[in-house]
Amino acid sequence: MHAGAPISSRMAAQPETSAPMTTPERYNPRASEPKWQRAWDEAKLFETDNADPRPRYYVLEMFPYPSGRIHIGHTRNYTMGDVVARHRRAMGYNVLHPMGWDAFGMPAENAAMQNKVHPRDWTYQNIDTMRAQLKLMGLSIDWSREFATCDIDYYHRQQMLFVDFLESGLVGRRVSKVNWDPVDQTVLANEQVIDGKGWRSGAEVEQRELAQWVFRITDFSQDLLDSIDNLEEWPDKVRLMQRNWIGRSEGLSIRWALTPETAPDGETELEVYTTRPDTLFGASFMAIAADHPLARKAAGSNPDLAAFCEKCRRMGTSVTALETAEKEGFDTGIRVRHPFGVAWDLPVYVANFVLMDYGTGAIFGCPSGDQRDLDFARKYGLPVVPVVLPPGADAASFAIGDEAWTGNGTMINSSFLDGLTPDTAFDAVADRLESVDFAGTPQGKRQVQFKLRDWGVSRQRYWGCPIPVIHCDNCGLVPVPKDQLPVTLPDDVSFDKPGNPLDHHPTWKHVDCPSCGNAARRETDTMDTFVDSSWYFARFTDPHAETPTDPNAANAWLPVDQYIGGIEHAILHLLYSRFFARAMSRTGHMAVDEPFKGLFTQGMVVHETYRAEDGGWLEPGQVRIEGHDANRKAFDAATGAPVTIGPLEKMSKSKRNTIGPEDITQSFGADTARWFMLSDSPPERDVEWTDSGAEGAHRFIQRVWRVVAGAAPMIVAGDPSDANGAFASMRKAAHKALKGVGEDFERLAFNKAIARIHELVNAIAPTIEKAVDGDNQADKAAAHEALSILVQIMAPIAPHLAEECWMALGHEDMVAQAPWPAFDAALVADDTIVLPVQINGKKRGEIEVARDAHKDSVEQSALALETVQRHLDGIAPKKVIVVPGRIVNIVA
RNA sequence: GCGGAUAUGGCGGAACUGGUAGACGCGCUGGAUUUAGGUUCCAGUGCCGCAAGGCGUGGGGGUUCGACUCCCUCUAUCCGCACCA
Repeated sequence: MHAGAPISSRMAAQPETSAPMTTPERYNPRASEPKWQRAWDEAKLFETDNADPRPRYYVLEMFPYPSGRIHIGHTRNYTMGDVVARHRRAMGYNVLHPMGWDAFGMPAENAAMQNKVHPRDWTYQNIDTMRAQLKLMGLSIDWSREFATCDIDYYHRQQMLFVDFLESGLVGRRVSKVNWDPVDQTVLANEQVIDGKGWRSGAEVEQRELAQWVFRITDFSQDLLDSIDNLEEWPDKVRLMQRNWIGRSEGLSIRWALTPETAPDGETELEVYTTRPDTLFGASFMAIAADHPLARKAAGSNPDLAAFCEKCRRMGTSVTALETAEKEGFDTGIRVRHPFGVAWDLPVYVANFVLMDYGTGAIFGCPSGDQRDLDFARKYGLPVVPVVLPPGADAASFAIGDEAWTGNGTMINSSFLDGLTPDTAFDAVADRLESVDFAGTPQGKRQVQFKLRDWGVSRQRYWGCPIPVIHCDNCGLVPVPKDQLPVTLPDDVSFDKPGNPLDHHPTWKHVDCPSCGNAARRETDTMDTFVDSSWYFARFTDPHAETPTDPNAANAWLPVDQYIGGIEHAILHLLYSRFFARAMSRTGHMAVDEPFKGLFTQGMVVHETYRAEDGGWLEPGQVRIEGHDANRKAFDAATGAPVTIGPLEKMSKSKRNTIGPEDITQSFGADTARWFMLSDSPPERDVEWTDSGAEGAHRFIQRVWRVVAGAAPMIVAGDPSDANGAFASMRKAAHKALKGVGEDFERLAFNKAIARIHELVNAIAPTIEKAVDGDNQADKAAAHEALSILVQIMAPIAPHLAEECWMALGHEDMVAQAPWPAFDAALVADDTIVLPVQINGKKRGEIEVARDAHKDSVEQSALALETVQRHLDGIAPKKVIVVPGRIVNIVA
């Protein structure tokens, strides 16, 4: 990447004469950008006053994890928010646009182990580096509200929330499974389990059951689901993903009798949950989870089964691992009786795809109606009885091949259900089983089930928010009284020993019980880092409050008007935040149930990857590229050795394909980076960072400066209303762009705004030159007006350049303080429109007609076209379709 | 495996509610200016064809006067799956 030619700093000083346009010096971002950033700071333009009475607008981007260095992948997201913030500010809103750090988490502990750095030092150093990098971008952020979630001030308030939640019954204890590394003696995250082995030790991972803290998010399942309907400013795909995640289903729980001779001692029944009771007559086996009580009991007397269950457990705790593994089962030898007295008894298998966490941990398998069950049945030679006949199929010959039939149809082979639809069969089965007495209670029960599980927040790690609870042998679980908070993390910890440093710290966990005064132990689990990010948006509304929030401030600002972040957070982070808003409302910290009114999920910045012959990754700066397109070749810039150009990937430290903001600001400037990242690709899509694209953006920045600075000394503000001809057209172009760009910003269509600004500059540049060369005051006023509009609509994207241009045009104050101009409705409307004329759906010509022209006259002018006459060749058209204001189509 | 998305020139993409496919930018080609080069300016640029014209939005099928847009189906790529953040 090369910089523009060396540049001397340019400031005002232009000739005062009405000479032809001179060529101004190049715009120098290295001088201008720091200058304007200082000016904004000194004027405190972006510090938000909670007492400001104007209408409020809260724009927030998902805060970053301080991993080390910011790359422009991060900054695209912040630039989008910044454009919104600057635009809303110009529109007269009191804008809140804060920034902070999602600062707890595993990487800090990994760094501690690898590099012998304290997680706290590593984290705060990274924050300092990244803050400095971010500031280069000229973002309009209220830095006075900055915090990191690892600040004691922040996690102190998080502990207050935890205690409140605990006392309100929103927190529970539950035994759940964790990945246990027997060599490192530690709990592993799913990402630390690779092919069932610990990432560091390589040991086979075991499952362990631990008593864990959970937030009772499932208490809100129905509300979280129903309220999605009201999140109208969220992308539909995210709403759909949340609905699917919550996973409400209506089904039937059915208790099956075990045949006494096969049942383990004391067991008489197996309860399953099904959403397809209509397929009951197609059932050919039962499948239970390896951890199902029945499986455990059966395994007790069957070593082979016990080994199979153990194998299932070693797959780890992640659903992905369970469900992508090949379907396997093991016959327990247990048999069940069909509730409707079908002649055969069904086998009970332990299956590796049945989850203990969902429903009852047991299913009945109907191979003809479920692909997974069919695969399983084929593998173990179980019967496949079709029970739903697809529409149009022949009952006598219909058979299931390799594909199950999950669709609608008519019930067959199903006794009293035959001839019904699956829907009515569902009710028939449910009604009948609800009335059958089975050991004193109905054998079947209609049930609503959610896939959503309670949120386990316990982590056996150091670098997180300590859970403020004390275990006392006398009193049980005792929350730390609020006046004894915060429970701070000890500094003197070592990461040399395996396990949780809080647990093996010599003194930290030993405390007296706040209730009875006897010796007791602190909880050594810390909270999931998702907790930290589930309420930071509320803390920003008053980041220095003694309590977690000032409810007045939180209620005034929330919900966030526009939240911007990656699609990868579409489910968990957003769902947890929605839960927190409800929990905080219930505990009096605010009165807003939905945290985010508008949501936008932006794409990532991707870059090519480069690999040396030895397989090592190279940074873009270390690579020299030759040739174009298919002939592009890469070489190691230092050695000249050939380098393989790899696919586009999300910028990441590990692939070394990152571009830092300083790489750009030192050459092209922040405005170029901001401009480029919002050009071309729609914001929800990924954008590829390319040097040529950045150069193109930079050329445009320089072009605007040339046009504005070249004309500025020769034009002044005035009354442009008498401008004629090209000058009047220029005014129309400017006002249309003003209207369009404003709308684009509100829809976050930054790429379209940029295209529109390009079009405006292309359209007006020659006319500006004419106005400068001429001596008509109205024309010069029109030029001044057009350029001022251009600068203002660019300002949210390229704020530094805009300030420089604004000053050149002779405006007082800064463009960052200027109100958004109103467009002139009369200049935006056109009297005539161009209508395309099609013949048989193919465009053959166009006609210009009055905007409100009558259908008949439009039809006549279309038929009069020479091309139309030629195509019709004297034959009358079959039909003429005139869509007013849109199109004419002639069917020949 | 389940859930969600995406696919348009050489490249990134535009096309609002079914109505001119390729806006805008990159790249490329030619020309002008200046220079040692870059810069800047003008013109051209979906494909085939001298032209008339024909063909074109991942593949196949359908609905419609008209389909990038709606329906069915197939393929490829990406995101999430509860302890990565």
